[in-house]
Amino acid sequence: MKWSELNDNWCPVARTLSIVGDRWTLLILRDCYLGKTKFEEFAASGGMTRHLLADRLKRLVEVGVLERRAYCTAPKRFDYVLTAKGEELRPALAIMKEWGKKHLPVRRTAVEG
Amino acid sequence: MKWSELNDNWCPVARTLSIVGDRWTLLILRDCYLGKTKFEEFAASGGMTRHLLADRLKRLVEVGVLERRAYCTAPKRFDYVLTAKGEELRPALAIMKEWGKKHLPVRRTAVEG
DNA sequence: CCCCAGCGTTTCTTTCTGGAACTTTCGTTT
DNA sequence: AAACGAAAGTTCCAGAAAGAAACGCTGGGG
Repeated sequence: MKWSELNDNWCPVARTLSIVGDRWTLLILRDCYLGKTKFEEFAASGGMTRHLLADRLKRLVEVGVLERRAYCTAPKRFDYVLTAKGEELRPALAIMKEWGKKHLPVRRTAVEG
Repeated sequence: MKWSELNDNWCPVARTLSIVGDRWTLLILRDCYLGKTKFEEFAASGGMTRHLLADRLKRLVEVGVLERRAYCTAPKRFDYVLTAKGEELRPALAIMKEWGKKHLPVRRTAVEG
């Protein structure tokens, strides 16, 4: 089986991963949950290259996890907002957040308190 | 930021994804939750190549999500079982499973009763 | 007109992935 | 005893994807 065929896999987990299972998509969703909507906001988030960001956003819009809205017509500007479908993945990210906090403390001797 | 630096990211989601955020790792975990333990079982699961499987298993053991046990000494055989740490990611997969079932129906008129 | 901000696209190089054969270690068959 | 087969990886190479950074386009301001 190739990755590109996962979307027809018998397993619903595999089908979900065919959308969000790559290296950057869940990180984009995290930014969405944090309230980011604009291309430059995602780009500034220190994540992937603009190239990949554009690609992933397009894909997320295609599958209906995000919606691309024109928030400004004069200088055609778009932002990306979560759909209901996209919101439903939030709990999965929340679990990963708790898991990371619990099991993966930052190694750099941080000055947390 | 490069992918390899995510493990020190300020965001716990990013740190979690530095481990499970690649194309195949969550699929391996799914197999674990389904009760698979042996290399050949994972390999037969129609997932990645043996090359990647070996790599991902090694990584999951390194970070303590799986444990590599010798289940047979004579012809040195190993299997991989979930640790408590690994079990704690199960809910995230469960959410993805429900999400996939709800939003990504299989297109081939499947008979999964 | 030139510069700036916002939103991508293009180009080039490096790294990763996919597929299959190969290795190693025993246990079994002939 | 040599061949065979299973389990668990490793190695090799071509092709796909990712990374870096500059370029393109649109409209506003000075």
